[in-house]
Amino acid sequence: MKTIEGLTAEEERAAEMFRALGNPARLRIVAELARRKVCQTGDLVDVLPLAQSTVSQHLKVLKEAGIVRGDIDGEPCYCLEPDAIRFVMEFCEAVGDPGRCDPASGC
Amino acid sequence: MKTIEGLTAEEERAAEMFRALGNPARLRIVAELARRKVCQTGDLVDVLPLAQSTVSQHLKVLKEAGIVRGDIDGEPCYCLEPDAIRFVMEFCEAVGDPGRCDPASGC
DNA sequence: GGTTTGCATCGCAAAATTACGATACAGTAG
DNA sequence: CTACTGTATCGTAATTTTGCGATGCAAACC
Repeated sequence: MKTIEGLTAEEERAAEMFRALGNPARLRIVAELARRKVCQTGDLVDVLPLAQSTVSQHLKVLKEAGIVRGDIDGEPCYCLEPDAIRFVMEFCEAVGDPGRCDPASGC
Repeated sequence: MKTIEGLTAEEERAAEMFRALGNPARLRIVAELARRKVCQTGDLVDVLPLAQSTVSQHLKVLKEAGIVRGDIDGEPCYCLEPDAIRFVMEFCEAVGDPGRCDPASGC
């Protein structure tokens, strides 16, 4: 993928998070974590029709994107990163209300 | 990509939109459309370091994901689909407040 | 000690994405 | 009619993602 210059740091972070969420298996993991608050890899493997290694990799992607937090208190258990969803929502809000604070539009 | 059964329709739609937004070039397009409200393909080609055919393809992806609306009044011009961002935000809200109405958590 | 359990990582094959130039195609200008 | 302009689409190469089995690795258990 070609690098796009001129992206703000927020846009870059948002793109990474969107990409992580843009996979059905990973979105399912996030939904499951939202319901259960906390769970181990094995719980997710039970729910998903995927091999254990694949689920583990998806968790890694989610962790790297800052969407999921792993290894709480040394235990290999996962939960949602609370800031993550908030960041996405705030980003969407900023985009969804374009020009709300744009001087050119009279703010 | 393996199909994940058991995804709700909303989750499936959200995943498609997230995937579309999870590309720096496309996110840049969305940001640009948010600023300009409306623009033609050529305007976006000028802004992005990509070939015209590539930009056109990205626009197609965004259109298919329901994020962008094209060809207004027969004119080849694009604008954001207003419902799209709202849908993403509502989805995030539902996930981000997990168990807010979960009996187990005392609601 | 050895064994089992739960998870991460490695290595690889298949599939999908990304980007590009070439080309098609409609509308406008000459 | 011809030429040009702006986009979309096609075909293709390079890259990335996805998914799996095999393997590594640490902790718990015998």
